[in-house]
Amino acid sequence: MLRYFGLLRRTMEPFFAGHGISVSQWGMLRALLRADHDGHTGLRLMDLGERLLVRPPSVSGVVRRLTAMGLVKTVPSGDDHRARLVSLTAKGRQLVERVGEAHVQRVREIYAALDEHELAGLSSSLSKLCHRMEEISRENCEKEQA
Amino acid sequence: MLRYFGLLRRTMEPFFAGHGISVSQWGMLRALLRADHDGHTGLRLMDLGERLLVRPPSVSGVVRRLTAMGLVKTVPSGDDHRARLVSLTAKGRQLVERVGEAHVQRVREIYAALDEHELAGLSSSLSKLCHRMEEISRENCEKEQA
DNA sequence: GACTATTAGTTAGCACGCTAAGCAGTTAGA
DNA sequence: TCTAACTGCTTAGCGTGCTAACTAATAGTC
Repeated sequence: MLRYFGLLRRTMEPFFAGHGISVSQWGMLRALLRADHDGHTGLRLMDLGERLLVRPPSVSGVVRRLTAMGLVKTVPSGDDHRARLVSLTAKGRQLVERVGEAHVQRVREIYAALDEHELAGLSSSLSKLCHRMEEISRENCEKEQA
Repeated sequence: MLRYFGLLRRTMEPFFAGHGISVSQWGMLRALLRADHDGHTGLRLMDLGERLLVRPPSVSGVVRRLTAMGLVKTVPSGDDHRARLVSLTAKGRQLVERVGEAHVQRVREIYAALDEHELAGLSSSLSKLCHRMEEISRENCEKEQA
């Protein structure tokens, strides 16, 4: 079971590396593209962290590297002087759209191993497991507080 | 889909942290316990790497930390003067057996979210996907060589 | 026997995740 | 109003993964 875990990483990483980015960087770029499509002018680091299920320091690091690559820019938020809004640069948008197409194709290629019924079952099972794990995490949090 | 990925980590890590070890360390201890049951006197770092799907430098690091914790010991291999054989100390064996019981229970707790049929489907689907990903990795390797 | 190739492992250096601790800026309560 | 609590983010430091480059031992080849 855990084998799937490692294999997925080892399949994805070289793919994104071919485009010059890492899996985490891809995740962030995609989140920013979506936010843009939803009409947001930018996302705060906290928002990014929530969407990517990642803690603030990790977000900072990825943003810093993407900024250095010129794929992303940050501007101070007008509302809250603590916050910074992250958004795609033209270069970043171009890259994420290009990689996105290849990625969709790659995902299709992998999931071609399953028929529709299996795919539906997998999706349902994973979502149930996610749900269960969230419950357990919550229980443990409460225990710790007690 | 990828959500499952992160959630699994975030559920497992605190669990093992409660026993003072990390997920990788657990993986290595378990591999060593299994090897012991199979009658091996110890595993070379390369063997461990293959079983855990991890590259040599990462193995070295985990072994170093486990050694520092007194859970594992290494002796030079008689056959090959380059190699080192890793095995559990008494303390390590005791810990892995204790954690193992709790771990089995925890896994059961999570997979209780699925019925038998779903579980079988999940297992089959994941193994098909693993197979597919291995194929793709192999194809890419061959492409690179060309 | 000597010369190369392969193999086991290490070290250096990076990306990415985390926690803990600290700094601003913001909000809320006395 | 003024202090206290919270929030957004950064820094420091660690564990784990990787690649690349290196050492040392083994194996193969002439």
